[in-house]
Amino acid sequence: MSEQSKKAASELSTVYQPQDVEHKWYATWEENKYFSSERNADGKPFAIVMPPPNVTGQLHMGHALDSTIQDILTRYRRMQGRRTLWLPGTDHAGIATQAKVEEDIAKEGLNKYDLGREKFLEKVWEWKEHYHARISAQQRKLGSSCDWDKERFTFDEGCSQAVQEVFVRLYQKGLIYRGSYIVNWCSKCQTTISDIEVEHETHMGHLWHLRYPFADGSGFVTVATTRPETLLGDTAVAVHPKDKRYQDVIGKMLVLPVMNRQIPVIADEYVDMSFGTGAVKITPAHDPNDFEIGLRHHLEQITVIGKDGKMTDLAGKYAGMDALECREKLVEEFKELGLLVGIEDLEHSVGECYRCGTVVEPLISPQWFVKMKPLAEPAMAAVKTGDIRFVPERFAKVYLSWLENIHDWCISRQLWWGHRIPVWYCQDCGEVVCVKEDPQDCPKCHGKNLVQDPDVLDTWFSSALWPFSTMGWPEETETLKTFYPTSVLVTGRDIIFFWVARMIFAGLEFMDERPFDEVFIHGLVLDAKGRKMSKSLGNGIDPLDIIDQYGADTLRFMLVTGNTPGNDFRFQEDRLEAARNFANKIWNASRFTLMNLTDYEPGKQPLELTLADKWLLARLRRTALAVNEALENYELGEASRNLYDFIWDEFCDWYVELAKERLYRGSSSEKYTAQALLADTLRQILEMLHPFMPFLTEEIWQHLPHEGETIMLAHYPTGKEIDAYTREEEEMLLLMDIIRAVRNIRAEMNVAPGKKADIILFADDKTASIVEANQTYLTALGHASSVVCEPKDSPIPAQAASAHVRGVDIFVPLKGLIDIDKEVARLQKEIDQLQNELKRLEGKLSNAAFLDKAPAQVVEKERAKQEEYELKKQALKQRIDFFRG
RNA sequence: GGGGUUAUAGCUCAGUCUGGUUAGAGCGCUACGUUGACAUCGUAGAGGUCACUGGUUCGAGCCCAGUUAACCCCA
Repeated sequence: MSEQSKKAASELSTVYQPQDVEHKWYATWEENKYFSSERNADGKPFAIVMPPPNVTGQLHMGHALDSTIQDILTRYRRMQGRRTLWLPGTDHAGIATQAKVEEDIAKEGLNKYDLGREKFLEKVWEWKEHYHARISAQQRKLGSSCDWDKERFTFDEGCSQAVQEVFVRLYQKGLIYRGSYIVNWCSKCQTTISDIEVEHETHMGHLWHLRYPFADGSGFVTVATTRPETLLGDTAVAVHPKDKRYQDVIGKMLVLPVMNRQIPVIADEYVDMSFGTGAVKITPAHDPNDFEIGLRHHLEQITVIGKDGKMTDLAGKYAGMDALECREKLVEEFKELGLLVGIEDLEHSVGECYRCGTVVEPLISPQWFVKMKPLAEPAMAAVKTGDIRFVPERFAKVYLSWLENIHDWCISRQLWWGHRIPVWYCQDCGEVVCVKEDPQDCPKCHGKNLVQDPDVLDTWFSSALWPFSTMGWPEETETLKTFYPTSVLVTGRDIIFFWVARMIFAGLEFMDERPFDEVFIHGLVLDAKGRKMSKSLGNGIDPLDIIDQYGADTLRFMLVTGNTPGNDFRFQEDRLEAARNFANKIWNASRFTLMNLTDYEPGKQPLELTLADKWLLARLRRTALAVNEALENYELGEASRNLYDFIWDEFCDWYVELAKERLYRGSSSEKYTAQALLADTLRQILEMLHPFMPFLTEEIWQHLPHEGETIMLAHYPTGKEIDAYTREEEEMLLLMDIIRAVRNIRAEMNVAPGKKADIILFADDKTASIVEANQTYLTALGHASSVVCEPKDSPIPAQAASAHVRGVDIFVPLKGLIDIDKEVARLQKEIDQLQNELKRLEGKLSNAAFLDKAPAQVVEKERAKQEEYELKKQALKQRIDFFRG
């Protein structure tokens, strides 16, 4: 061990201070390009593209979880020798970022029109630069080992090229078209949004029952509506074709009140006979379902509500009025006309903009769409055939059911911040020109009078290309050849439709290959009360605050421990504390180890392994096997739990204590062996834990004997190279049980911790020899002055408390300290517990069917148990008799 | 209306895929304790009809069906 390390060990603080080490190590890793995908150049490629966080603002806890998971997987694979690429990036987030900047300039009393398109976009770029810098700093704080040299932005030059290419190709294939259809309009964002950007919230509202008179004066039809203001645009009333109530009125004409327009009664299967009156007013221009019905029945589309949320000129005398105000006035008018039948309270679902919460208005307008059916088919097949695997599997169902009911995707947005639609309209001949490069003149009439479509594309259009646009597509780059398809996509369950599905069909369409082998879906981070973290609730927690307070390792460990794949989890302070305490525990076990390694040189002497050493190795082996298996299956919580238990319970609580005797009072060889085991086991612990807690593990690893320049590139322990030591593991467990029994007796009998007592064991020869060879463990951990083994039938010691473990009778003579009543009660309690268990076993073993059908192994196990408990019961009973007799 | 998730100790959660251990952890609680790494600690302990009902099985916290409750997604 170096002088420097010796000094370090004694100078280490008794409390781990993450702030001291985290910054230092990240800088070192980055400077040395350990994150680079050029590392392990001969290894099998492993790639993850990072779901690009929006440059809207800073990272939240969900990003911290997402990045932590990806970093764990990446570091694990890198340590396995794989050539890893974790490709970072950010998303321009069209609608969201534009809204933020608009909000920002509004503080100066400006709007985007004051600035103009160009100036406004400059502002957005400034915003982007600011938050991008913040986001990448946050990723570094978190420890993300992504290849920064390959970082991308959805709106950078290369990604934009890919977007143009894809648009033109889809257009030429007829999969992108422009048409006037009903779309979702957000009057606050002043743009259309796609169907999945609409969130349906349940609200209390009213159902107005209104009368529409027949044109021939023969009475009325009563319709029910939640939005009376739209009736100004009604062009029909529909009933179900099988509805007996309305058979004779189908085809008759009604007079639309107020507007005095004649509209027909039509029959359509869509109508729900049981809802309202069974007669539905049809407004093709303001309801998606009515729009469809309108198409089927060739109804006129009359737009009565405009993009500004006000009534249009077609709304007659209500023109110019706010829609909600119009509703009130209109209902009032119906009342006066005697056409209002009644008002009912109704809980109904209202579409809201997912960005700003404004109620969405369905409007007809000319927009660009992607034809989804032909793209959805292969995307479904890829998952059905197992070409792409969802983890956990249940999310495949969610994905498939969405694609089965897919509608065409409205991709045009009336925004400024985004990829401009590569379409020009010839003002001379009306030709529509769709090309990648800005056209010089019209290919048809050669006129120079071309105007580009003012709209931009939905952000998700560019996100859909992320797995290959970031790797240089449409060029056939080395990166693309090496790393596409990527290995796994890690993302939250909330964007399966928005993003995962779209990447899959885009990858299949343009790369002719799936974008990733597996999709690992994780849940959402909720607050301590189980609510989604959100700005409006103000319950969000900034990962940076947590990192400043607890350290990144602690945050990371907390985020993956005690969590099951795909499930949401609650962010709780006490879990953070538990993770911090764990980091501190490792730190102190390491301090202990380092303090005792001052004269240790690896490989200097042969080792003489004791029972405890072999037990430790057996446990290390099992832990490594379990951790590897869990990581292969994306069970990160399971992996971290295994490490936690091994490190705390077995390495710290048992092995460190077992080693002390040899370290302080052992022979040179004994001491050396204990040192070697401590050093080597701790090193492997750190290596296994490194993907979870990268900073702490690097810091300590550097002080321990090791090979290589960084733990990041050390070989991930597999456990396979360690002997199983099954027999020694069992034998050690026996000693541990005896120690626990002795401790229990001492605690129950209130023996002062400083006071030593003898231990007398009645055991068979084999057990006696194990005990005798390992006496020091019992004296040290059982606070004993001596340990004596005697044959099974020896006379029972007087004035002793006793226990029975695995066929061994344990006596702790406590002259004058024994409270007989207390001891009897203690023994009786244990007998009662055994009695219950024996009853269960007897029932089982007297069941002929069990003996007949259960595997022999299971039966044998139950028999052995019965025998052991029976013996134990007898021993305890004997003790009670002894005291009573 | 369709689909999904969850229901296990006072609290927060593992374990259920692949049925067989006296059902585990952290926090909290009780008692004792500063034994030459750690009080962000140690030792010992208390605490659970595994939501309910039925079924399958030699055997169910785990598999199947249904019920109830909470949450989520889709329409």
